[in-house]
Amino acid sequence: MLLKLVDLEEKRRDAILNAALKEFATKGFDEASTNVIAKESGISKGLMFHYVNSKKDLFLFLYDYCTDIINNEYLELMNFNERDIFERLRQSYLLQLELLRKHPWIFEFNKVSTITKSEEINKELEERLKGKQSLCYETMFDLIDESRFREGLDFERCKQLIFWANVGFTNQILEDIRTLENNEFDYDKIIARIDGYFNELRKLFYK
Amino acid sequence: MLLKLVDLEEKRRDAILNAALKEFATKGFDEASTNVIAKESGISKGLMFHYVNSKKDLFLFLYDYCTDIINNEYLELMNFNERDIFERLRQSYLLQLELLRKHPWIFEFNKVSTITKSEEINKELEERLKGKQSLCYETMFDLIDESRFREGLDFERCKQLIFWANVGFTNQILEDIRTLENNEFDYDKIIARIDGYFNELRKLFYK
DNA sequence: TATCTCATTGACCTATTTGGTCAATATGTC
DNA sequence: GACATATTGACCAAATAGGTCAATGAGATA
Repeated sequence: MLLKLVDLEEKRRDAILNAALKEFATKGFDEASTNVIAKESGISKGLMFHYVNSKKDLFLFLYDYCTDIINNEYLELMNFNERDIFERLRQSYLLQLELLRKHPWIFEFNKVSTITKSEEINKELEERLKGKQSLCYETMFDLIDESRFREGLDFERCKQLIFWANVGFTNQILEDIRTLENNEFDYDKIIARIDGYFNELRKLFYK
Repeated sequence: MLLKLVDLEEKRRDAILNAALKEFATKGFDEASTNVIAKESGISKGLMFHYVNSKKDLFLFLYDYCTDIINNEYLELMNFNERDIFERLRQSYLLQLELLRKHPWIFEFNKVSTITKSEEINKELEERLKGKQSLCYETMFDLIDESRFREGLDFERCKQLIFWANVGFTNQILEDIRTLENNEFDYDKIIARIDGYFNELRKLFYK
């Protein structure tokens, strides 16, 4: 369970975690390099392996760590009773932003971490996938209030368009967050931008 | 100039080209593996190197090959006098589709191929970048007819939203094209889908 | 059938990188 | 000074990198 890692002082632990998150998220398990992770963490390779045992253990630890965080600090807190799609999405943004501040690669890792050359890891992941609740297009766009939309629109296409607008917007924010090295990004400014876009979307789609 | 490759029978040449395109596009020059390219091309490594000389030569050949194609069969044919943004985008789709049929990774390669660890290649690319016309957000959304848009909309935000819708839609099409192995995708069906979306966009944004 | 030609293979080369270890050192505490 | 813990980087075997080349296959010519 990587106790040595868990008991580590927060700053260094997060440095390792985020470096690993980034490396795995961008290259996948097989192509990811522990050398890169160690270097990015700012510690020697020896020390890193002292904390994480092996590449495989680190990866699986990260997997559990991320699903836990996403479950507890995001999915659990989402209120899907909100039927206004833009309110629901806004809520989602606020929660995600909070996570991204600490772990800029957490969602990317969550997407990529599925298929591996290592049979051992594939098996472990398959095991953990059972009963895992995941956030997808379907849940996000399920049971939304259609009556607010303008007449004459194709509802399915509209949902798709709103979804794409969101993907684009999310990527823009992510890029912003990742480029600034200093941890303090302007939370309020981002939210203002988010509200600006939702305002525009309302004008477009709602009566 | 890789004469041996150019003089090759089309089927095999395209197999090599597309395998290389895909590998470079997904991993970048440094991480791309010639072993993978050879295997994906369906020929032995020895034969592949007989055709392409070296990894570097192959990459630079591909770079020129792609810019030529994109220039001659896309940018040159675009009519930027068309002021209706949706007509302009539709035009762009039709031209791109034609290219994608032959080379499913050409645009991805074009995006990724910029930064490398090899100083030699960086220099060559920098050289070729001078005076290269490229398709970007600015040119695509420049000088479009604003008067057709509904009143009260924020024009800049609208352009951004239309752009994101396009990125999303393009990716969906790309995914479709890449998953079907048989070369014959249903051109008319895709165009019908494209027109459906542009129709929806018109309803949303135009008076 | 024997010979010449050229396409094609895969074993092989060296150099680098891989995940991972460990004896040696730095650092701090009593 | 002695002890304990944190930390390093040289080192390992195994794998993989880009690239070569002697040996083979197949087809045409005679």
